[in-house]
Amino acid sequence: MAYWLVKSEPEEFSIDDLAKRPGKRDHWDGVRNYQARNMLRDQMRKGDRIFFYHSNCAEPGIVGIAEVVREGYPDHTAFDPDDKHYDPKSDPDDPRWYMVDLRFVRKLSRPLTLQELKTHFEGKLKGFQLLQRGNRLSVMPVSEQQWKFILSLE
DNA sequence: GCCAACGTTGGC
DNA sequence: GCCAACGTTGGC
Repeated sequence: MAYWLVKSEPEEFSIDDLAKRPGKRDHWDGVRNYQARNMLRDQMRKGDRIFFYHSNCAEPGIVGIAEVVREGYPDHTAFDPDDKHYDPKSDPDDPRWYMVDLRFVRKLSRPLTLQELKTHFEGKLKGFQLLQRGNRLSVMPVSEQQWKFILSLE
């Protein structure tokens, strides 16, 4: 089983929104970055665990845990001209963008803020992608050691 | 709202 | 294939 971190702006789609969906699951659409796309399409496996991160908000940080319930398949929002994430260059016969389905597992007992995580950048979280300068990827791998350490902070 | 960082686009 | 211009991300 692998571990991941995904970012979402809580104004757009928060951990609570996921928890409120039927079956507590939804598709993770709208990723329009090739590196992230490759991970969604090729690497994420059913059962993988995911840190749910709130970005671009008052208190950015990890707020909960989700799991992959469906592996990569074409992101249909790219085909819909009325959708915010429409991409005319994505051909239904050769889709450019992919998504997975996630299911809510639980919220953390308290948010682990970016600020707090940063205090471990020189220690246990050395090299953690989320903390690296200029990092903008909305999907990234988390090592087992990083996963366990972060959960131990909770 | 500002702005640094970075990915993408497109002219050449 | 280079690189300037532009758009987006996301912390602050």
